Amino acid sequence: MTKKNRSGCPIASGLEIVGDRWTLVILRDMLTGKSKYADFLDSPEKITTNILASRLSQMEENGLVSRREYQTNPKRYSYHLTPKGADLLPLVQSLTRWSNVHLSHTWTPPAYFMEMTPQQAAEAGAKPPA
Amino acid sequence: MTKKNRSGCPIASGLEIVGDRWTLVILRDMLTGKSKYADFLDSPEKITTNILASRLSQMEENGLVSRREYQTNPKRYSYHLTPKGADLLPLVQSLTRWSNVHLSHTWTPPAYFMEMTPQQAAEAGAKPPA
DNA sequence: GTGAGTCGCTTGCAAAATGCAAGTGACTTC
DNA sequence: GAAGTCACTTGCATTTTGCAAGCGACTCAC
Repeated sequence: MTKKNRSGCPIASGLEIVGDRWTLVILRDMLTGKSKYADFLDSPEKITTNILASRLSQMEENGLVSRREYQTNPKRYSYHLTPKGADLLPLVQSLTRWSNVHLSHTWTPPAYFMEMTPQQAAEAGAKPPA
Repeated sequence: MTKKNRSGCPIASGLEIVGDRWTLVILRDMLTGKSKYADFLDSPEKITTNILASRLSQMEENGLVSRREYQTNPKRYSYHLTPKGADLLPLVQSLTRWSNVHLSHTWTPPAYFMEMTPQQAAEAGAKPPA
């Protein structure tokens, strides 16, 4: 996330938002229904707390997620995909398909995940935490 | 490219290969017919020489590109997409589509680019430099 | 009602990646 | 033979990442 707007190229510009090691794995978690801080920490990739916090705030800045206070006292927030964030689903599905073909030892996700539409993902993301 | 294989998740694993700011822009250039070192340096994003060199060798390690000596004395190499690399085309197209919808000031690529297939890309990548 | 535990972060610091500029070797061209 | 070009490499400053510990605001057990 260093130098911004190197060019008007959609690939270079898009990578400024999703071109790092963590953003899309958090997005994956949201696509599969996770919404709270502890949920994201639980994932097998073991993201550290500082990176998670900084990625979540960047994602919010970039309009991919919205934060909702789901309890006061103490204040707790849950994170949900915006339509802009949910629209990254096809990208995530492309990456998944590529990895499943070309990288050994990657697990294939459930069919519902590969067949989901961004609309469905946005609706799931808009739901209050279970 | 720090810690490898955080999990068997296809998304996390795929990001270890393409989850950085430069790999996909070099790939984009190859998809549009570039193959030589100087060609890549020419792109509007102005990648620096050290990063380009390190990305190209990583991409070779990861099997996305192959290097071909196109002249001896002095030895010069051109870089070409392998089928594995060309198969990233749908991912690049997804990212392009997303950026065009959600990021202002991104230019839309020519139609042929969005309609290309990985097979066509691999053939173009396999061609000797023009 | 106090001491341990949980949750969602923040802080400090070391290690790695990135960016910039300059340099280098093997030529080609004037 | 001096000046360029091409494909890198090297050195060093800056930025990002990763790890571990800390911290405030609670809840819950006893």
